[in-house]
Amino acid sequence: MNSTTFQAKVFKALGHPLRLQILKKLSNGEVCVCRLVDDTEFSQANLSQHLKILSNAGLIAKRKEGNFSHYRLADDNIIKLVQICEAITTNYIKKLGE
Amino acid sequence: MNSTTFQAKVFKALGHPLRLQILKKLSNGEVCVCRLVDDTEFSQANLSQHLKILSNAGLIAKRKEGNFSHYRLADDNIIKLVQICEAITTNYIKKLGE
DNA sequence: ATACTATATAATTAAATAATTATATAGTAT
DNA sequence: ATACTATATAATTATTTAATTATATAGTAT
Repeated sequence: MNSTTFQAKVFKALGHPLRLQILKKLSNGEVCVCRLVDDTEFSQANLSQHLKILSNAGLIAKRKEGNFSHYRLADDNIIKLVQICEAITTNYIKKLGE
Repeated sequence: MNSTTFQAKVFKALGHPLRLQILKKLSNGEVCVCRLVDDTEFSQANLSQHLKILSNAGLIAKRKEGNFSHYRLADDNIIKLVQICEAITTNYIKKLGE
């Protein structure tokens, strides 16, 4: 897999509303899966699969403690990525209005 | 469409090797579709469809001149996005090696 | 041990995306 | 006008992704 393909995989992992929502929730630090299950409208199984996708893309890391799993962002740059995307979409909406 | 969904759409548009390749080619300024057709291994029709996807996500803008179409990045932040993604993937690969 | 809890995985089905092929459009050249 | 060129669109088929449902795993509690 060349580097562009790998980067595309990262973006693809980011390209789903639930996964982006998860990353935003992790932006202030580690979160337990149990909280994600409560806070999102998605089923436990579905959530778990999305966590796997984020994990495979190298975006999150897991820490297991007894029965509970805690995920955190794997890299500080991920927040920047989301912030820049926010800027782009804000700009785009602004331009549409002009 | 809420803002997270819109952002996910942007990331989804970035999440394909050909589309990412196109954006990188546009990073130094406007490029003619005719050059993209020559420079990539993808068919003209396929390329055109991917340009449409990037355009719908607000990532590129078109300028038509006679028979030719020229595309450019719609926002300077897009390059930053790609650069940060590069940093993330580099980090990830480095961590795997440790 | 059994029962329970949290999370992960597997199997299935539904929906979305991608590539190919064919065709349309809109401009240029003769 | 016809022929040609560049790009876009539409239709089809193949492939991938997503959600649901059911089940497995691995830990905790009794």
